[in-house]
Amino acid sequence: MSVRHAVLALLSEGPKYGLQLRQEFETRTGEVWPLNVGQVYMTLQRLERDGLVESYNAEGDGTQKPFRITPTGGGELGEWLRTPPDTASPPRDELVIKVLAAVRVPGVDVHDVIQVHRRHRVELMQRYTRLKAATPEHDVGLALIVDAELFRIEAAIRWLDAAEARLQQFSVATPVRAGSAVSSRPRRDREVGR
Amino acid sequence: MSVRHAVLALLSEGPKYGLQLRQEFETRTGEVWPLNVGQVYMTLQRLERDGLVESYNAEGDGTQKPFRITPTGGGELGEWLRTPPDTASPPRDELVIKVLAAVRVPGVDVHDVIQVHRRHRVELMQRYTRLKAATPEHDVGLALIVDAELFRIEAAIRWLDAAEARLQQFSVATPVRAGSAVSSRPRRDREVGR
DNA sequence: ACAGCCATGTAACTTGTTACATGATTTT
DNA sequence: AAAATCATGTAACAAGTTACATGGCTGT
Repeated sequence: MSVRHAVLALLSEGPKYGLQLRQEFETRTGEVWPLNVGQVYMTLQRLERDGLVESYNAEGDGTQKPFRITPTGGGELGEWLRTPPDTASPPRDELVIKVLAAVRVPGVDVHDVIQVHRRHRVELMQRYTRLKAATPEHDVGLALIVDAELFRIEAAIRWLDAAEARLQQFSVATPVRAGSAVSSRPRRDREVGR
Repeated sequence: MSVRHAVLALLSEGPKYGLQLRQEFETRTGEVWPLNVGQVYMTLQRLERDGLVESYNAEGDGTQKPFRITPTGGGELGEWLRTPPDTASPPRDELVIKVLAAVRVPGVDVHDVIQVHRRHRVELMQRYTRLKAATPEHDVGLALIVDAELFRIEAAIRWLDAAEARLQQFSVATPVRAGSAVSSRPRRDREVGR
């Protein structure tokens, strides 16, 4: 629901039309997050269907079809801004799944997999560090995005290291695990309590 | 594509049927990542359609319909494990988009928005810290997932702090920004170079 | 006239998600 | 016999993504 609300946010500053929305989005996100034009039109359709946005009769604007945000849309936007992500079930992290899978898939060395990903992240981090150095002072938007990427990548690297340590420690304790031993483990009723 | 490949990984250990796959997935991810059964069946259909998996005639298994991985599927899996995420365009981070949006949406205080999310993440972190303490030594899978969540949440908090600092610093330099000033900013041709 | 851009839009597809329907087997 | 559980499956939808089609306007 990111694009949907990003479009809504852009429209809260004033009426805009499709291509303009895409341009502004990409200008602000420094082309790190490209956005297909088609998706903007899809999003606008859905927003209009849901009454969060409306198109009005263009006066003089030849081919452009401007949209404006509705009061309902403004409400939605304000709520969305302060709504933290659904705490019940965090998104499945692909990197984590890969490592967990690598532990069990026969013929695959977890250590290898971890190191491959680690190397990649380190490279990525260097790229973004360079990009950060090249970001002009006044471009707060790009700076924030680059910061976010850097923090995320760093967290991934640290997790990979922690995972390796944990797995090494574990493999020492239990050198060889039987193939399907886990399926008999009783199903815990564990949850993230509040 | 997480579920798809997770199912493939589970099948690489040996043939399994639908419900079993769901059970094993949830057992291993400690119920932090619940998985709807229906999705398993959808995923199996799609995997079979793509030739990565096949169902074979059950001998004696009454209602169960086991699937096994094909050589093609094994290849796919091995590749996937070592494939880092698409470096060209990282996923749009919802939290980042919210903060960026909050900067410009009229009538919304960025500081407020940042603090709301910060508080939420701190709470979340406490929950997971508690969960971590309660995780038994031998459950490496759950431990890894909890670690990953903790690192991710910590990164988010640190980013929020960095964002606040950056925005404060910026707002001192340029107290009030004109509404649609940005749209006239020239489009940069910046990219994350290799 | 025609090439190229501006601008809008549609079609087809993927993954993910939920709610519901349907039998078969086991338990009470 | 009724209830619960096991097991499979379908329908409907949301969101995102890409490729393509269409039309108007501008400059050469």
